[in-house]
Amino acid sequence: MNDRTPAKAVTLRDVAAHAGVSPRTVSNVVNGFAHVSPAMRTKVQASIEALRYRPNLLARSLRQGRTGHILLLVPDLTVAYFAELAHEVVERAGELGTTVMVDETGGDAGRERAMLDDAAESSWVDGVLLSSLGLGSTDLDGMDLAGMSTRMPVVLLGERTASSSLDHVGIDNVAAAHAATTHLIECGRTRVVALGGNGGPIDATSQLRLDGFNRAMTAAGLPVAGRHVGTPDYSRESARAVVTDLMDGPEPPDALFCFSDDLACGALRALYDLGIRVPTDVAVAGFDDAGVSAYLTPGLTSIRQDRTAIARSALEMLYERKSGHELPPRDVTVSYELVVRESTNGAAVTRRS
Amino acid sequence: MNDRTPAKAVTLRDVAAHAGVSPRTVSNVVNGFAHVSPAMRTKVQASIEALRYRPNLLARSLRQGRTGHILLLVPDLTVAYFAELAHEVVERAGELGTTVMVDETGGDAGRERAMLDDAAESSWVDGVLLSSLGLGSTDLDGMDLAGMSTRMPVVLLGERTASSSLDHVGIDNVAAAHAATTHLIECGRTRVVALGGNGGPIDATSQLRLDGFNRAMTAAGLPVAGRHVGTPDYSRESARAVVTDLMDGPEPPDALFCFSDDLACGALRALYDLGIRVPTDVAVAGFDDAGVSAYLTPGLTSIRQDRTAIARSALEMLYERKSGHELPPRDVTVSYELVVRESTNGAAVTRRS
DNA sequence: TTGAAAGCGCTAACAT
DNA sequence: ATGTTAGCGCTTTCAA
Repeated sequence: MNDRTPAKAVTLRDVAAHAGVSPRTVSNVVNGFAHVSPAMRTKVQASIEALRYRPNLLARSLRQGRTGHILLLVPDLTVAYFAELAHEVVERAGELGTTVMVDETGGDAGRERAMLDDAAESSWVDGVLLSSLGLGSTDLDGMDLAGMSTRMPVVLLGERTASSSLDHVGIDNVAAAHAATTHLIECGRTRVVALGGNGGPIDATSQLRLDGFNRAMTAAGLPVAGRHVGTPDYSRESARAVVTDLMDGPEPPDALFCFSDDLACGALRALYDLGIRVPTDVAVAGFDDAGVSAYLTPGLTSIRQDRTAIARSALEMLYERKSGHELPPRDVTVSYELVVRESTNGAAVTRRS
Repeated sequence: MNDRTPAKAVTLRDVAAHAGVSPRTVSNVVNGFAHVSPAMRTKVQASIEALRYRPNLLARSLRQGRTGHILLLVPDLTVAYFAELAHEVVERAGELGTTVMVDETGGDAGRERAMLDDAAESSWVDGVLLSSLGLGSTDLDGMDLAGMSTRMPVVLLGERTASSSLDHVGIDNVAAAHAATTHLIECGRTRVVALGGNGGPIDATSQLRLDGFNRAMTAAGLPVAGRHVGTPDYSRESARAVVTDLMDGPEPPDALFCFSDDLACGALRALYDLGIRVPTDVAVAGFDDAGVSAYLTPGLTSIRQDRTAIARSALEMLYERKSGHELPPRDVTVSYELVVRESTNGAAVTRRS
């Protein structure tokens, strides 16, 4: 009655009292159930408006056991690919009335595992989407994933980890890398070098891309020995440093296939600083087709994954698993596309010569 | 007792029963309260481990009225600045044990308002961080913000909207734009053009940056009339198109001050395609210092906001307001820095000549 | 220091 | 078609 009542929330019972009906009826109206007489419905609606009632979603979730939230785990949002993936997930989830909690793993397998474990028990989310670079099959084996995934739906985004018992969606990394490499070879390059994946135990994604690279090279009768150079991480800076060294070496490459656009970006910068022309002297291809890649100079040839399909499929799988309990782990493969720009075909640079 | 019991969650009562104590005692142990005898504590701990008990955070939040979640609203995660801001917020929040829900507004004032309204009632989050371009002072006036902000703490990130009754944290956009413009002028440029802000009702941030630009130009005795060119949006593509036209016009600029790095990136690309040298013919400065900007060719001069401080202050203000109810709206100003690279000083390009 | 019991606000059996 | 009621799992007065 007092306008300055200290912010006591209006509850469903208050509405029921105001309308002179039972909580049950109010609930029915709020949730749009059938079997409510029009008269009742309007009366209750009026009370809802009058009291400015808003259902407490926390309470509803506690009762129903589902929250309408999912957790997205990515290594690092400052990496364009993951930001763009997050964007896509947020958009698709929004269409489904689901909101997305985002957390960063730093790409560290231990942290990924810990955060997954945590999420599995957390009751905050209906499921988890994990985009992982670092989590190789070895790590997955070590986890009690079977037990976890029965309680909490988990979908792996991006990398294919054969041994996993989790759902997975991504592109065929081997084929995509094969396509990019073949493109470089068809541009007349012979001393192609693959760039990416940390020097030590290589992550699953890099391994697959390296496989594709090796196959394409071998198929073309080119040697693969010493044709892969690791980077300490996936940063632009590491690529820049590595490429600077590489071009100073005994047998400098005439093409670079980078396992991400960030790496390619660092490579382009290194070549620019060395006064090496792209693609005239060295052709460069990347992976992921970050938004900025078309605007680099020269524009970067890259592999574009169908991120929309990744996000959409992942969410579908999540909610399917939430219902049908005992599905076997599924693998969804979405399409990719080789986007050719100046960094490999020379169109933009011939303009200058 | 049966290993295949269908995933019934272990509750606090189960632990209590197992340990032969009351729920109260278990709760005390879980929450690390004092006044629990060591013997009791170890006994309860043992039961917790034995049953692999995990507290239901949903129930806890329902009871306590706080969730440990915040909502971050940004226009678009594919824009590097917002992704990097989100990264910073997620990191800082993580240090506080808070998780971040992310949603995208598309920069649309209507959507921003709707999502704020929604969040204010939602009980899912302890507060909202809103990073807004589109929400000008006009829109804020139209909202019932006073009423909202008493229920739900809201902190505005990035732009200063004078009329707002909400907390705000950001840099001094006028001073920063002034600094960037002055830098261009000191590089000997006279036909400087400011680029950004949609053509119609300009957003608050762009307006402030434009003010700083105008002041610097005027202070240097340079004309400001016709020296601002709007872009349809903040995309690289719009800048590219606008700059292409601009350079074809009657009095082409010899410097561009872009209101974001994305715009600058599009501008650089347009100049590259036109065969115009940067910075020899045209100097370019951006705003936000996106991670990629140092790797563009030439490297982009830009204004770097202290994003860490923005995130940290915003979270502090949020939780202060959650406790002390009746604080007046506060304005926190964090530092910025002009990062000079080749796009304005020519260092990298002289290498080529 | 620990126990008993009352809710937080909602939904869904069960009853009418 | 609507009312009654028992919880979801937790915290937290109030007692002891």
